[in-house]
Amino acid sequence: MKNSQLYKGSLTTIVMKLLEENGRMYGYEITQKVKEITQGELKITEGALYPALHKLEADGVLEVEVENVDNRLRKYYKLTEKGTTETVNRLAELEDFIRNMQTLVQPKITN
Amino acid sequence: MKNSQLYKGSLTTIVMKLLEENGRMYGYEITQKVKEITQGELKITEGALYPALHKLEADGVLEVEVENVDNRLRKYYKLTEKGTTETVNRLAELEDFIRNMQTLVQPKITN
DNA sequence: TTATATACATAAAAATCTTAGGTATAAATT
DNA sequence: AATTTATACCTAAGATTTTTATGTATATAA
Repeated sequence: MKNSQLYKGSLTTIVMKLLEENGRMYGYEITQKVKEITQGELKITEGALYPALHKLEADGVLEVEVENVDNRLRKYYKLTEKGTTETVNRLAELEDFIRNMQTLVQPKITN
Repeated sequence: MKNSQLYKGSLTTIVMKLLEENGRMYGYEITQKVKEITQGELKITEGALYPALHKLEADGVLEVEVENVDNRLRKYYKLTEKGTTETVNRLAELEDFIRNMQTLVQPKITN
């Protein structure tokens, strides 16, 4: 996704958080939601998203419900119980990460 | 580095920022400094760091000065002019990244 | 004397993402 | 009517980055 490589490694955390917040979402919806929230700054590519969703499903983090809407296929994903627990951990890690990065980058306070 | 995969993609940004701040550093020193700043939370592995330093040098972002201290080799790295410019961009990207991640993760404010 | 700390390095494998396609339907535009 | 855009899924080759596992060598601490 996007130009900055800082987002590498954050895709699954983003997906899990969105599902925690919204109950269930389908892939395309996730790409649109992220674009909307970040005002176009972050664009999740489908080539990254779909394999990631499949892996999370295979790992028992997500479960899928296939539906047919307007003659088009939709695969709704939601967190499993395991996934919900994992999400809590992930968000704690994200907070630590952000805190650490801010500490590393923070200009020194001059006295 | 570390367990959390969120740090993937942030290594070069961290290195560049530290060099901007400290003028010049050698590899081992960088690993220790990061450990110190993050209070042991983030450990940069040498298997990731040394290839990254070599790549930054090859890309003209860093230049190296080899010195012999206490009969041990040290390779001091510092930012080139190009590297200094790059660092400014990187730090701006990092700020955007952190801001976006916070927006994504931030619990909705209920009215 | 053995382990730990310092200081560099590489190479195979794993993980993740980009890029570049592909299929198909519905709606909007020309 | 025809073409483009939006919706909705998918994969596969290649690039990049990191992990894991080593390797070398000196100095210091236990």
